[in-house]
Amino acid sequence: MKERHAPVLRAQSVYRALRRAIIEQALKPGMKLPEDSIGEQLGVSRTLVREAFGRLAVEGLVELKPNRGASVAYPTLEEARDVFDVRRSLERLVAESLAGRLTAAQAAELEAHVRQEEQAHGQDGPESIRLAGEFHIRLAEMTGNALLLRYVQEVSSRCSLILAIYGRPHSSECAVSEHRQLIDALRAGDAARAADLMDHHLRAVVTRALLTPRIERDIRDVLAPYALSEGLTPS
Amino acid sequence: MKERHAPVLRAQSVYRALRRAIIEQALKPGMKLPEDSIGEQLGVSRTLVREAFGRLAVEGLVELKPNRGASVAYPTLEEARDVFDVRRSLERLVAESLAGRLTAAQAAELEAHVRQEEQAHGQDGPESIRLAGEFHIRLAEMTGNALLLRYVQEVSSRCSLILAIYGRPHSSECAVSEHRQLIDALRAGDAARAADLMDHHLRAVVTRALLTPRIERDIRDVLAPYALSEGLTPS
DNA sequence: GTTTCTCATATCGTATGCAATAGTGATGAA
DNA sequence: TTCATCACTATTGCATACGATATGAGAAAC
Repeated sequence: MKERHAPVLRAQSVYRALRRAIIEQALKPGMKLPEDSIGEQLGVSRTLVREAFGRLAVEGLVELKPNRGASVAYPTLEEARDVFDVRRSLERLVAESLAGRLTAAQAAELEAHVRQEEQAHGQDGPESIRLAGEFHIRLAEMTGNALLLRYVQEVSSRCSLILAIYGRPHSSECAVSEHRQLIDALRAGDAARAADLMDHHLRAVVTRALLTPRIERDIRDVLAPYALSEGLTPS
Repeated sequence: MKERHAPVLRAQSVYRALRRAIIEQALKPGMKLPEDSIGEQLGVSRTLVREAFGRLAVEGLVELKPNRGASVAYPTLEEARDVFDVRRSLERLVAESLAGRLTAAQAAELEAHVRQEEQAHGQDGPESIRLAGEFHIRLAEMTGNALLLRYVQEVSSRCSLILAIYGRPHSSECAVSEHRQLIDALRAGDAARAADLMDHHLRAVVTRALLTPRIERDIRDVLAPYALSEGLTPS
């Protein structure tokens, strides 16, 4: 029997590369994404880059304007609120699904994760942010619900973008203690309490982190208030 | 000022055409989707068909196997359960968001919609099914939450697929009376009751409609149990 | 007669090419 | 000087082309 290496389609690789680059803010919100320079950079043709753009657009990480190309999405504050609303709803479901159903191994893994978070808590590096996000992803994985996982991953990605734009510079978004409490509720099998903890936790993330715009996306948006104050009327 | 026809990108058109064809079951679950013949049929090149496939795959309407092409998704019963779980969670959010916030015009529109459903209730045509699905979409639209709308549309599409496979032939999936009750709760501003009504309504849809597989997708799946019962081991 | 090998065909994965569209700067008229 | 017009360029939208992979048929071997 021959070893069956999954072909690892390069289109997939391009997609993942861009996704990571956006989430890690190597590509900043609003940044233009020309097909050929990106293809050149990644060593593939525009075809594959376009394919990746399509998927990323569906997921709300890039914006795709006809004949004007792609750019890293720049969610408005309103969209941000929408995303967080949906996220709370989805993660409530995660909590309810998991309450009383965690295996010992799963509980142990989560606790190990939280300990990691505690360790990384001092340094406010990207490590801390990544870990906090991963905790939620791991929870979603444990539900065994593939669709729920996909949606949680999607809203998490978008939250990364949102926090990049509107978040406080150095707020570690997830309080480790809240994660710990959540695990306790899940072990205890208290679905209602787990769901509420998750809900409050995510609300807390918003109030802790969400603030004011910090990156300029488009000259127009930046200048609009100045124009107004001078009585100029942008077309 | 020149008349500015939106370019109506043809990729978009291909996507929508395929999507509708799948949802309306012109393309049945499990059916193979060769790029060439479909492109030919729609009058576009494979490039655009592939682009559409990518999006549809993300949304779970088609399955994409490397080097083996695309086929209309054939969700398992387990996936079906997952989809409905997520759907209930999302539509609870819809109900909560809308409770006490419906404008008079919106309420009137919903009621008009329900009246249409009542009229179509007699004939068990696709009209009745379409209307029932549309009710939920309209509700999601009214929340003003674009992400929530997208997700509800997505789970609705997948539910169409699922019901095509596992649904009873002539169960009108949504009881009109349940829609009416829901509207009442929304008008009354009773968020908790609205959410619970929605939840029960969707649970009822599942129990009313969900049944046993009716379409065979792959010889393998059909034969697997026979093989097992004979002690054969499919590779 | 069955099994395996080989080759032909169909289809996919990706790159490239061409036409079309917006942005940009230059030129000219008021 | 200011505004409108017009090429020019950059970049996209889409089609086509070519190599790669899988599937099926027929031949060869057992």
